[in-house]
Amino acid sequence: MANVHQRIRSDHATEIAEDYVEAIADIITRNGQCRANDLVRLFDVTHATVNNTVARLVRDGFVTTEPYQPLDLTSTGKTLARKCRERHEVVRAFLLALGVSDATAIADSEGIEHHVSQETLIAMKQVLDTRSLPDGV
Amino acid sequence: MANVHQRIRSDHATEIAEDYVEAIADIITRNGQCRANDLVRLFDVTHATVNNTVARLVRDGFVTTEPYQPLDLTSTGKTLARKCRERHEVVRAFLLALGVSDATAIADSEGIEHHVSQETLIAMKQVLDTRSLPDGV
DNA sequence: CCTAAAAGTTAGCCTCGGCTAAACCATGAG
DNA sequence: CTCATGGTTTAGCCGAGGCTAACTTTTAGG
Repeated sequence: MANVHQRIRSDHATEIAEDYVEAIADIITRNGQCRANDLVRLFDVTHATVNNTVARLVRDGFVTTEPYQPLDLTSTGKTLARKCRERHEVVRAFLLALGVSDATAIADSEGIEHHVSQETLIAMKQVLDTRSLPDGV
Repeated sequence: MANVHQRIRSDHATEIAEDYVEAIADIITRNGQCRANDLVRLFDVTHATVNNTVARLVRDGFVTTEPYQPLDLTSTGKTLARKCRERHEVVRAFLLALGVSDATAIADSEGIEHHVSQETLIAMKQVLDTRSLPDGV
């Protein structure tokens, strides 16, 4: 009864790590490299905040940095990014299939993705694979 | 592009407020009253933590307390509790309809509920109303 | 080649949501 | 009536994730 709540609370730090790692991977894909400033713009926080967070990511083995150089993901970081990106995609596609607007699908998936278990993810994928919900509903 | 992320971050405090308010309402319904100790047991945190959090809830106008007395919800608190409970229920029922296990539906809905917009909630309700997903899938 | 602007870093502060430890109140049993 | 016990409160600590302000490094223009 209690552990459910514990999990939710401790997950918060992980969520931000996931958001950053996912973003870094995306930006590298798009631009060839990712600089701290790109994250500043994306998340709309200050340089100092990005620095703090990136320092934690380095500490936790997801990212490598060198002074005044672009950020890089470790292989652990890349794996996490891939997992997050896929999960994020599934959730967004699922919400769209549910029939909500693009904007809502984007906004909600951003928050929901971190709380979707493997089992739920598979269930969502199944729905996406076997039928389009929107006209079926 | 940026505001999406802003929202996610500032929501964290709200999530905990919502969890507490929802829990307090549930406990009052079940036991006739809610004491700090009930929350200690439910969330598996210390008295001190419950005290801190409840102090914020009082500050924010959701709860009233008197020394050594049970907690009470303000009308704002009751309204919020009702909204949260309903949303939580819809999400859990929806996940069950998706075909995941009871345990997963309980665990995931706990995390997901805070990130479901009104639009998505309505879409979920529509699915629940118009058909049972499980055998339809 | 030098300097202004942009990018990055550092120091110091805040709140939130946790914790431990210690004190305080209330009550039921002896 | 006293006192053990359990509920409650208070004080003081921590890490995460924000901030501002001041500084340094890099880079691009003239």
